[in-house]
Amino acid sequence: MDIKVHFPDNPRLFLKNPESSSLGTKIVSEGIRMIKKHGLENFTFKKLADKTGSTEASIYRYFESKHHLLVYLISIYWEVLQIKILFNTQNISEPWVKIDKLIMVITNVLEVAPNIINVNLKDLHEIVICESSKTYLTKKVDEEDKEGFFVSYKKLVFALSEILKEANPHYPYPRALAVNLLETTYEQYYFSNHFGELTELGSERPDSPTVKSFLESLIKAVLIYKEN
Amino acid sequence: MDIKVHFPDNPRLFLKNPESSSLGTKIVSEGIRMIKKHGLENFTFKKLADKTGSTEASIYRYFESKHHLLVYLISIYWEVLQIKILFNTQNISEPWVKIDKLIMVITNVLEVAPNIINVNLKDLHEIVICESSKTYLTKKVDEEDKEGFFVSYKKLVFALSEILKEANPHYPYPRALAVNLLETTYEQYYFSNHFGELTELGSERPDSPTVKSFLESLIKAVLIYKEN
DNA sequence: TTCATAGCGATAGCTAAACTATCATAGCCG
DNA sequence: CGGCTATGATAGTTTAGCTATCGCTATGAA
Repeated sequence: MDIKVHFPDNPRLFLKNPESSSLGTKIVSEGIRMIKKHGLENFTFKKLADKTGSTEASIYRYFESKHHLLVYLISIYWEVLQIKILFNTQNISEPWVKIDKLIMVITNVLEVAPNIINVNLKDLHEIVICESSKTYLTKKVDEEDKEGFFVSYKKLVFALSEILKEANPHYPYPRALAVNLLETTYEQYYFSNHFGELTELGSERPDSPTVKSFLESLIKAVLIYKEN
Repeated sequence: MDIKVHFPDNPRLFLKNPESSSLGTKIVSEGIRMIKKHGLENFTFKKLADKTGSTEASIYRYFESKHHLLVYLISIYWEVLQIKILFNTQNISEPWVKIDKLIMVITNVLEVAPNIINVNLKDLHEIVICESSKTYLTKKVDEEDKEGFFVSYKKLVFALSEILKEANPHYPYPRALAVNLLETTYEQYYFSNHFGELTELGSERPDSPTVKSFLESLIKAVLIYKEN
């Protein structure tokens, strides 16, 4: 099944809606390519303008700054993830099966249905691993939060925590756990790519345990566990 | 008990050892104050020079860039944390008591012995919460890793994972869990400060559960849990 | 057909960050 | 006294980040 992602339409995230024109779409798709390739720090609107055959001034008509663009792109990812989770957990009544599906989706976004046709999800996934926390690790978080910069992320966390709650309505920290689940996933991928000695998980040897197995055991343990 | 932290002495982290002169010490202490106050992005060597009554050129004699300074400062924190953990867990034979102590230290660095007299640990702690992941979320990670930029962090993770292993030698992911324990701590503090809706933990209401209780239940559940 | 407008390229220019380089000087050490 | 170390003073470069103005072109409504 192929679908298009619903791009975030919070008008605070952009000056002109990138979906409204061909340059806008190019900014988004080339932006994803370039941030993935060069990293956020080495990425500039000047370079993006050159790649899109456009000018700095034109890019600035869409996004106030590269930080705004980053938040926009990362939000797309959270929207995708939410769609995929919903799609794969709907109509499942058994909470533990739901959780398995949930973890399956989080650790296999690229393979899992529905297929997203209007975004390069592979590159976007890499960006999320390396840059997503930079969206909120800023002096302006609170201000930007009020403008709704993080609604996509929040919706996702709420959805996750609801699923966790179904498995154990008495677990006292479902939201904290949901955040932990999400963040740990990307952290572990990053560590397995760059600090192999600091995690058992990952890509080094083909027989090594996976992030998925780590998350499954973590979530199950935590939700089943009863204090004394 | 009062002690001095052993500053990281990896000569790749600095051009001239900041412990070797009065300006060096000022750079470190004022650097901590200013990064905490303004955030890494708004912090510049120019401002630091003004505050220390010095010049940009003089600062550059100690640190190649503000990124190098950040890595240096964060490393100090990891050294402190390791000292405090060692201090509070030594001579304890019961693994679960050790883990309680461990979590107690991580969530109470500021109150726990020994007292560190040569560093403003409170400010440094805030910096770790907001900026520590930026030390490694860079395109140059692998290169910097080879230069030993992250040895303090790695030593700490290894020490943590050893303690976790004592409680359950068969748990398959002690290092992944150690990383998770550390990172989740700062994440949850950050979220409780800025995204109150996304965590049950924290400072809002006085009766709300603490990061400490969350971590305790998490670690215990995970280490006690047996699959099927 | 015409005319308004949206979209965008072209150009220019400004401020500040991030460095680098050179020289002079003050103070301490032998 | 002579030399070395630490640092201040000064100056200059490059690039990121951002703003402003102008004019062309395609599109679509009147």
